Amino acid sequence: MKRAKVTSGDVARLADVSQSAVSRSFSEDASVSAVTRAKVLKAARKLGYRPNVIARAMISGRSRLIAVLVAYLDNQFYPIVIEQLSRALQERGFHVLLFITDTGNQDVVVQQMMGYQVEGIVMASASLSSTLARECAQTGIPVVLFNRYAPSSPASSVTSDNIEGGRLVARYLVDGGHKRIAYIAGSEDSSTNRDREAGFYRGLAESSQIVWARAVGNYSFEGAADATRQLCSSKIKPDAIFVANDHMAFSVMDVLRIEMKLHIPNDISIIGYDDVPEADWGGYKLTTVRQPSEAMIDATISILMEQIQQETVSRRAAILPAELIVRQSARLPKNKS
Amino acid sequence: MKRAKVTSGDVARLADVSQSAVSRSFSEDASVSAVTRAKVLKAARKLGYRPNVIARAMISGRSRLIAVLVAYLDNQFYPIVIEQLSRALQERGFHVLLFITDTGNQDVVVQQMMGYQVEGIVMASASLSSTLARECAQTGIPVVLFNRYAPSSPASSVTSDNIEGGRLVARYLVDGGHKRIAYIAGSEDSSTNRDREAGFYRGLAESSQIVWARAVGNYSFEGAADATRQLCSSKIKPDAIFVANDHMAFSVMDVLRIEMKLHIPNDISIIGYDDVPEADWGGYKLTTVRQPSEAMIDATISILMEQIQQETVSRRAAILPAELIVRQSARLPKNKS
DNA sequence: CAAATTCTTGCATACGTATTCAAACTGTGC
DNA sequence: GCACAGTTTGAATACGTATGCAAGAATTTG
Repeated sequence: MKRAKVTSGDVARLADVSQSAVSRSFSEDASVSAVTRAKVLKAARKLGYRPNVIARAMISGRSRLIAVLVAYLDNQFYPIVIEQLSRALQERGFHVLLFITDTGNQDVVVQQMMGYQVEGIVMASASLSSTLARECAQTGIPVVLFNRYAPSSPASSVTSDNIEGGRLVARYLVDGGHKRIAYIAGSEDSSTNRDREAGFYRGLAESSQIVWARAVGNYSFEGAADATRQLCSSKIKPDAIFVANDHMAFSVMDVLRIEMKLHIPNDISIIGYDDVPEADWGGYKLTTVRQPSEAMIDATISILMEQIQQETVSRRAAILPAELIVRQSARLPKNKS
Repeated sequence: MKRAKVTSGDVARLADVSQSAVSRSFSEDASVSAVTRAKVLKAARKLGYRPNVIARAMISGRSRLIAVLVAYLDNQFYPIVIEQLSRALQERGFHVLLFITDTGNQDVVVQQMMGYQVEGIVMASASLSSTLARECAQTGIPVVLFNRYAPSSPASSVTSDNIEGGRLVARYLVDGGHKRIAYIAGSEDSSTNRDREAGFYRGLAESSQIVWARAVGNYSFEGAADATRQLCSSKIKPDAIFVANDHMAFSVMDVLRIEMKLHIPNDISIIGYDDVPEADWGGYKLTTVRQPSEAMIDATISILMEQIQQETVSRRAAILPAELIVRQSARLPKNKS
């Protein structure tokens, strides 16, 4: 089977108009009479013509492409974000060009993105390389850091209020009467971890407590398991653990229940962060902090659209409210009202 | 900040060569002397030049874009596939253009894909519309149905051996001494469900059993919960359920354990299909059939690359072996060896 | 009804690259 | 020094569309 491309010229010939007329007929706000447009659209339908986005991108400089950069998809927070983001962009005539990358070859990936003339970049689970920061500043492509931020870079960011989220957790655990409260960190160089941890500590301090123990799970399933074993290696164990995200919290709960034979929440309380779908599953019923993913997507879209529209990049930071979702993995606060 | 595009012409001027020379320097197998290429690359680096993929796509007809069409990402099988697929394509210089769609507006999406001049299409969790089938046959773009197939269409397909997988489950449950074996179907019009169910029934028949009850979960979390309630509404309940995929199986287990107060696998055995990461989580330890996702990705890639290379589409169907992964959600077979 | 104004339309060009073609250059063997 | 093959190079062109421009058509205004 051979590729039979049909171009605007072909349509023009059939409709007996100029190629310009065809082009204009497919542009929303162009100067074409109703009858001409009708003729063109009819001919186009007959030939199965669709404007070539590539050619359009060439001349107009608008590729309608948004690069989404992601490191892993095994934390369920990100697939859901990608789905919602892609849906929202599609509605606006944009599309998602997906890049998976470890932090290592990020520079190469950046080059590739630029090659595709993307009109915007969303970095959803990778930290911002200095190269990218520079490049994006140079070229004027808007960049949104999703669920992370980098104060020194010109990139915009969208996050939940991680500080307040961490604080909510601290208060809840204190109110629950816990005395040996531990923390399992994500990646220590991530802004999410920094803020959640800072807010958590601040919340503890407000009740004159300090963190009883701390370990690092690096946002990975295995890392969290190791961190848990480390925290619970001695005889006297924590009576509550705040885990920096849900993905790790599941692993923590598994280790506690299976290896340590502990009962949750009677022996130990667990609180996570994100509120991914699995948190509501019967096997976990994880008390957690909900990130408002819809609001975060909306903010991302509006930042992108605005900056693409007015062809200028400026740094904006959206911080959206987080909310504690109470389920069954943490002891309820003592009646205190 | 303004967009400062640097073109091959700019590089040519700086390197004091022709634009052609620049183009050739960035093409692997082109006629350029080593010294010229060196000059060009040096100038390019200095200016931060990268070939414009859009322009290249224009002239050469190769967009290096593969459309991936997906309906939902909440079944974790798909995010993982997308990650692996994207990685593999990136290594080969291709990139994933992501399309999220319900079956409704699929035709629109197809038009959009064509507009981007994609070189291949992977349909990963949506059924093939007749429009797409026709279009793809017309234009000669290779289409791979991932984890599904449509015998009448010209599209290639990659699946696991769903029939054999279903049979493995039947045999395992029979060997486990189960007497009231039920089935919870996915979407009844999906090829995966058809095959898994057919294989399952065949397996049962081989041991002179038939399915004891059946309900439909439509591959959704809530659908599976309802199906479970339906199957277990009367006093006499099934003693085993084969659920058409893992995603539903988790929901089934939740309902059985929480609402029905049943113990798995003592009271009832559950077997799923896919072997998503959550199947190995402590809260479920789901016995399931593993789909060889790496092998399926490999097959997809090789079908695409081959057909793109030789610029011809032909229908190929890869069926890869499935394997039963024994965990703890189903009673072990009685010692029979 | 003529003049002024707004709408439509086609021509020509531009976008940034790959590629064909012929010319220029290189080196080889006689 | 010459004919030859092989290699390297630049000029020109093509890809499919959008758009500035000017001319023509249609409409409004006085």
